Amino acid sequence: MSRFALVDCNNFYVSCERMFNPSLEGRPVVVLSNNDGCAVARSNEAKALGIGMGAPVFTLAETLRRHNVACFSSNYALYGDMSRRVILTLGELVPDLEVYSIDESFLDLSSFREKDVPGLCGTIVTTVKRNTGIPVSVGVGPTKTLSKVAAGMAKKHPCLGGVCDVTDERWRERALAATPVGKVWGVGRRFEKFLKMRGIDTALDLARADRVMVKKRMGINGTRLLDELSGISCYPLETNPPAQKGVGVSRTFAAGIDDRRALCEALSTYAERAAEKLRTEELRAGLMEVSAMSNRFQRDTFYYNTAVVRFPAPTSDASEMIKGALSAFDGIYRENVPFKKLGIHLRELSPESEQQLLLFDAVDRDRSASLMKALDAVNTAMGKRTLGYASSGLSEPKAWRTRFNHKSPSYTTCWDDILRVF
DNA sequence: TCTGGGGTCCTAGGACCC
DNA sequence: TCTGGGGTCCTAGGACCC
Repeated sequence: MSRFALVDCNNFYVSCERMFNPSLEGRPVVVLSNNDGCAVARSNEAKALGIGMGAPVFTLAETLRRHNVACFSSNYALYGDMSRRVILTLGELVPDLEVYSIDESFLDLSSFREKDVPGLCGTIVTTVKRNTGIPVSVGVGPTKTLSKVAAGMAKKHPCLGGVCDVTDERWRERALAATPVGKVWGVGRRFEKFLKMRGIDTALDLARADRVMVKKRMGINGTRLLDELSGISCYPLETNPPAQKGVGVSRTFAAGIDDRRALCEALSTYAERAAEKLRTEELRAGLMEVSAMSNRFQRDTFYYNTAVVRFPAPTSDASEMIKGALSAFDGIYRENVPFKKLGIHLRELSPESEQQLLLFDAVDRDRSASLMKALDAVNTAMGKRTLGYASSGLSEPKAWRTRFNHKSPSYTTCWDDILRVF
């Protein structure tokens, strides 16, 4: 029988902040989204105050002040590096690993003897904590979905020591009965509402629900979900993740912007960034979609539009991307609309190695490739945006700049920010 | 005043073809 | 008077994940 483990970092972003700032232990801590807009990670103390996932900061002002909650802007450099360290540690402990997200990895434990599993899981918890400072929960079960349920149990009940195994039928039933249906992997807000209306409140109810009804409303993933909850594995471990399908860069502005020049600067910056992402993945894009919207919370005046550009040949050249983005934006820009968010999405990605040559190409591909190589080399060696395009704006400060008013130092990725011990 | 970003997959419906 | 069926491809929208 298959056996999976899910290793889930506890309150990951908060744990990263605490690792370099131990005075945060025991204090309520939240980490905010871009623009310091929403709470996207909360310490247990913050959760206990009723601060919900994704809660807008302006609705929390009173709670944050009254309970002296520590707030941090997202520090992606720090979290990305800490995630890498956790994954490295896991890789030393188990052979088969699927990195599922920045703070979760699935492990295939099928090759381990049953009696060795508890010891291994305990070792994972202590080793990751010792090597990285990050506390993790480990859930074990015969399917990925059940290992997620188990990890939820491990997190909720500290008495379990961070590990919960639901391989055994009786434990599985208890865990499923204690898991609200909305917490099940694959059940989002809509499906939760639908299921609850039919009296399906827990994961156990769902496991026993009518298959036809679930198939009809939730599609093929619904029946897979029922199988997974019953111990029939539908999702194997993906050790070699499939190629990425798209690349996106989008940002919300702190306030609405109608100045065309500023908007073009922002869009140009996103195009540069998107092209850079492509190049690090050694990919090229055949198509770009530019999107622009006003404040989506003002429904009566809401404006949203997209425009698509097809490149003559797949490309990752920044200047081609910028030109494409700005010309597409021409078609969707509206005067006097306060734009709140612009974005660029690249699709139809293909590996650099599979490049098709055009018979009549307006772009000198060799020249472009060496220019991008030089650009990336400078920015890697000397810091992001040391070298960039004038169309992305030269003057500071920029009205469209994302707000990060509470950012901690990049302790592990920036020499100037390295922790000093006196 | 203030409410993120980056992804994936599935499905239904229309266009088109034979 | 009377007007099929099946397959493929594409896209938009909706659902989900962290």
